[in-house]
Amino acid sequence: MRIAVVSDGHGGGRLREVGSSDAGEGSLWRVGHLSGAIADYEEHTGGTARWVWASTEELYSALMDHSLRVSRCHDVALVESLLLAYHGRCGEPRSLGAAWARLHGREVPPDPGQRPGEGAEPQPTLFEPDLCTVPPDVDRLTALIEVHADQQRRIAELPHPSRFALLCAVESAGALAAVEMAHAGVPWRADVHDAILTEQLGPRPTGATRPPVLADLATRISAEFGRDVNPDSPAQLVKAFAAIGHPVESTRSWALERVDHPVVPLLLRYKELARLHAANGWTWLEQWVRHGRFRPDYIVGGVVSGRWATRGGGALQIPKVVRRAVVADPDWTLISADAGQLEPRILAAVSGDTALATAAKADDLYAPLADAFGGDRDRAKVAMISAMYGQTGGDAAPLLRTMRHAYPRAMEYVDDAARAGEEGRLVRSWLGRTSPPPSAMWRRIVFGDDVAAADNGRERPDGARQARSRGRFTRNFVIQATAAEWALVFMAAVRRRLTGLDTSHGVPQMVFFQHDELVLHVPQAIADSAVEQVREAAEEARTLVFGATPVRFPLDIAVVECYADA
DNA sequence: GGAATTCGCCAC
DNA sequence: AAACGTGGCGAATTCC
Repeated sequence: MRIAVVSDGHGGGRLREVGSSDAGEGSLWRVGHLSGAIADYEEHTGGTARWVWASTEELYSALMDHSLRVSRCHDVALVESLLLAYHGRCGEPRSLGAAWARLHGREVPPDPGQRPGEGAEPQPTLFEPDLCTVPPDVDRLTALIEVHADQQRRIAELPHPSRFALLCAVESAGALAAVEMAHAGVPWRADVHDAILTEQLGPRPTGATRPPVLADLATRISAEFGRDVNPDSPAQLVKAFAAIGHPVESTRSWALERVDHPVVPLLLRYKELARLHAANGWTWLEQWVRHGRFRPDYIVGGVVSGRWATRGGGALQIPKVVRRAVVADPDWTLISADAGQLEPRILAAVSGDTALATAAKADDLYAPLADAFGGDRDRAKVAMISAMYGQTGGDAAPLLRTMRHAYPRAMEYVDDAARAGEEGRLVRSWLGRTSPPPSAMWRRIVFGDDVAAADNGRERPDGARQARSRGRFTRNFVIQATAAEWALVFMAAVRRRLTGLDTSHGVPQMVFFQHDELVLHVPQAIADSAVEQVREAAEEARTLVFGATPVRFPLDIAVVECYADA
């Protein structure tokens, strides 16, 4: 059962059943309290309804404030984005209004928040922006139902409609989870975080001065150089190193490590601490942690590969040192579930390479792989990563030859993807997420004649180099994007299974999602059953995505009080 | 003086 | 040991 829903912006809204087997549409309901109506219906149907709406981020966030939870949805904007990308139109406007305009041959409005383009008037600030961009003379519910029907039709026409439908379902489920996780927040002990900062940097300075430890290091660094140097400035550092007779090509840590001079350890320490202070220092703490929770703002499908991005807060780059501040509430526990060696396992599954699939039955995939590399597990790992990322330099070449010999079909799979990229073609994940096409500039550089290529840019762009670079991108895309969708299916399965758990000690929640890792915050009393559900969810994801593959996707699961111990 | 770019490090 | 994919983000620097 699918029900299209639009909000009236004042807590109420309109709903209509769509696509029921009776043919034709159900009756229209007009409700004063949308969240109440949806909650009633969820309960009445046992969570089998799928809510069709313009944008989960917009509508579900508002509904979450009334502590509503829905099981399933169809996010028109996210699905539109997937469909556009499938047909090589990645990045075109995807809002309900844009999809409706395309359907009716009208002028397509840009997505809200997107740059309106040069010369356009800045957005008036007197009114709330119309996030769905349906023209005022068009009924939004009607537009929603039309676009949804059109999307269903477009999905049905694809070569693998059920795979793509699964992708749409889990992308939408991800959107629900992202809103719920932002609502729940990661349990965060500001006092512990502050203690870490004080321990590392010294007492918090007042005003904009450097913390004591950084200030001291900066002074000693300048003393070593024999002149005033701002260690935050790469340009000043390069000059300073040249002046003391140790020229460096850059000030990256690995380049400095090769310089034998007493200033180097000071500088490396400074860089490490300065990073902590700038990225996850007291300013971050004040800005992002409230009432014991860190609430990241996820962007579902924000990365071309289908991984999530975040808006501010750097939730996907929380450094190891500050994870000590992530602590479960009293009588609660954190469950971290990490899909180990996910990408090589994905390669084994999608390529159908029987030798690699056999290796992927092991808990440590690289252990059986090592046999092909004279028992050297490290070399096997480098070889696999080189195959998936397209590394050719260093000592990758002989390793890749061995890979081609031992796992020909797997190598063929990534090599095909790389060739497609080099030729400017699109590549797709297992469920149908599609790479963006190469830019017009890329086409000019790679396919255009030399005069045109030499035309733009002071340095002559090298067509072959650009082509190889895109080949590396598409080579990796087919793996990373499929890994991302396995993780989404897994997350959607966990999310659904959590609702079946005992809530008498409190409601278990997903609180963090990072590419191939999921963190739950659950009452200690139900930790064991939660772990069991997580394991079954991974098994469910494997079957849903790949059917009867022999490849295993083992989880590293840690039940911990503190995230740093995971 | 604000916007865009560069550099460098963090995560996976 | 270092050039191999996806990103976010902050400070310095450069552009306009």
